[in-house]
Amino acid sequence: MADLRRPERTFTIRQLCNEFKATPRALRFYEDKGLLNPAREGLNRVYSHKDRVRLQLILRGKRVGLSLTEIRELLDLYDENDEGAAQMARSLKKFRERANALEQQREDIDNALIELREACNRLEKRLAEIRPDLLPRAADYEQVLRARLDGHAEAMLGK
Amino acid sequence: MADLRRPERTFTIRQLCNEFKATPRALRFYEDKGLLNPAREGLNRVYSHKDRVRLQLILRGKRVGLSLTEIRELLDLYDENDEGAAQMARSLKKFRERANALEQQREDIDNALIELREACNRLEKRLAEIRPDLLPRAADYEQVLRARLDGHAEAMLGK
DNA sequence: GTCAACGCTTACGTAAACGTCAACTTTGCA
DNA sequence: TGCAAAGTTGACGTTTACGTAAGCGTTGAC
Repeated sequence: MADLRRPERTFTIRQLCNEFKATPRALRFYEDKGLLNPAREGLNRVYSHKDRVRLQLILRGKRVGLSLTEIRELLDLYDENDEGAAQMARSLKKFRERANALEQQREDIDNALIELREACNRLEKRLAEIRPDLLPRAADYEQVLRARLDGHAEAMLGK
Repeated sequence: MADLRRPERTFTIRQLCNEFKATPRALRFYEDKGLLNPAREGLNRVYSHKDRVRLQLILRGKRVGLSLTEIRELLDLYDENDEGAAQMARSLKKFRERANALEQQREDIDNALIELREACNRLEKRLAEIRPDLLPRAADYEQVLRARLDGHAEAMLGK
């Protein structure tokens, strides 16, 4: 039995899907878009170790909000040149741009949150005057809290 | 000449567009989707004072990231009942939900930013070792900064 | 008289990232 | 051998919020 980590090891589409929680359709889609290029064994796709790495990069790119097109451009850079330096510089640039965009998004979200909280306050105030019984209270929030079983429930409660 | 603020005052589609920086297409679209219902004078749309308020609410909803469908539901609530209390409660609930969603999004963004910064650091480190001349430096950022002529350039620079 | 500005309706186009069939082939195994 | 599981290739559907004509009517200015 070969070492699972030996570079010669290959993967089926579903193995990668299970490992990275993707769907076959997605992998084929990435291939369609030129982000992946697995070998074939007859018709079947055979993913190499390098393909697996590429997939990881794709998913990482997605997590930080790059479009598939952008990801493809980055991947292409790594391929074209024989081990990158200029490419790394370009990746770095791209990443910094994305970071800036994300910071902008955060600002937008913060503004929206401010507006929302103002609206909430106004509504709460008027409801308290007119129909205090209708005010959604802590009990209503337990659902929300239970829905996210992770650790920041306390943080949400304000300490 | 009538007082511009008199409630009887009406607006043409372009007046509202100019005031709120929307396009006629957008207002017609909102109408199509049941968010607006301006009167007609022949074929032409005539927006009342109330329509203007509705439009304001629509745009506010959009700013905080509600979908047109959600906005419509909220607007409908205000219409159905004879001046709301239950509706206010429901709006409040919706707003709070949206606030929670936005906070979640902020977290996602923060995570992406962490991942991005790690990647940037790795790249910078390796580039510094291998080809320090390719390291994008402050000069490259002036473009970015110039691209946003507003006031937080200093904030971006770190104080 | 005629051109520009504004308005109207109808309807197709767009972008992103797949989901969801349909219809087939291949492979393993009991 | 006979069926189910997993693979394949198209190709159309989905969602959101409009953009972008195309083709036509109305009104005011020159």
